Amino acid sequence: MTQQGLAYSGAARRSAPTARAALARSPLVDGLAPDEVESIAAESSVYWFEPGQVVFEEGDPCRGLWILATGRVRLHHDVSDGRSQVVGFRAPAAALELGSAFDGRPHLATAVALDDSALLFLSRPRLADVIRRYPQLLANVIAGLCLEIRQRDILTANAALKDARGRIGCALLQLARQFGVAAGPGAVQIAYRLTRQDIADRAGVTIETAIRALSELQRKGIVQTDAQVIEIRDVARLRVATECGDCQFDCSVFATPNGKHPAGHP
DNA sequence: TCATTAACCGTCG
DNA sequence: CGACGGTTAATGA
Repeated sequence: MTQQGLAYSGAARRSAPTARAALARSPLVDGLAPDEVESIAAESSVYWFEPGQVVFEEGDPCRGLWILATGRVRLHHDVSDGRSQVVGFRAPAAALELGSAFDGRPHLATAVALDDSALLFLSRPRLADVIRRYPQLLANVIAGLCLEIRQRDILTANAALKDARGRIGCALLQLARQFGVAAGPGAVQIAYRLTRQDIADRAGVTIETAIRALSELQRKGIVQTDAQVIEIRDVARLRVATECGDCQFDCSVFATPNGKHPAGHP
C-alpha cells in the first residue's frame, strides 16, 4: 500500500519553485538548457510527505520517477526478523530509485520520508517522452544507475566484512562520501541527520552494537556526534580501524571546499 | 522518542 | 576459553 501525499496542496504549490530548483540541480538533467529543464518540470507533479509517511513500498508497481526536492528520504528493505536493512538515504536533487523508474518493474525498496519532504513525480509515459526529446538524459541516467550499483556493491562488501566495528566504519565512510562536507584537516562532517537506529540498520547490526562501536570511536576521538550529525574527526584513523586497506570500492571520502557535495547523487 | 550502559547469554574459532 | 554480538532491562535526556 502506498500512501501518497496530497498533490498540489496549497503548501505544495508554494513550494513548486523550490521543486524546480531541485530538479535543475539534479545530475539527471546535466547538460540540458534551462528551458528544457523547465519543460520537464512542467510535466511533473509535486507531492508532499510528512515524516514517517511512505512514498512507495518494496514490491509496489513503479509508476514513475521520484526526485526528492526538499527534505530527506530513507530507502530500506524490511527483513524477516522485523529489522530493516537500509539501502540508502536521499538528499534533495537525488532520484529515489532510478532502476525501477526505467525498467518499470516493481520497487526494490520501501521509501519513507524522514522529514517533511517535497517530491517531484514524473510518470513513466512522460518519462519515456522526455527521454525521446532529450537523448542526453540517457547518458545521465546511465551514470546515475552506475552510482546506484556501486552503492549496492558497497553494501554487500560491507556485509562481508567480518565484524560489526568494520561494518559501522564502512557505513560511516560511505555516508561521508555521500554527504560529507569538509570540517578541517582530515575531518569530515556527515551533513545528514541519522539516528543510531539508522546507522545500525545501514550496517546490519542492532542499535546497541552500533552504539557500542560509535562510543568506542568517540572515546578514541575518531568521531563525534552532535544532534544526530556525525563528524569524522580523523578519517585516516577511521580507515585504519575499518581496515579499508585493500577494499576496491570507492568509499574514498571527498568534500568540496564550498561544502557542497556533487548534486545530491548517492 | 532517542541514546546509553550494563548484565547476561549463546555461538564460534 | 574468550571475543563477539544479540537480548533484555534500566535509566536519562
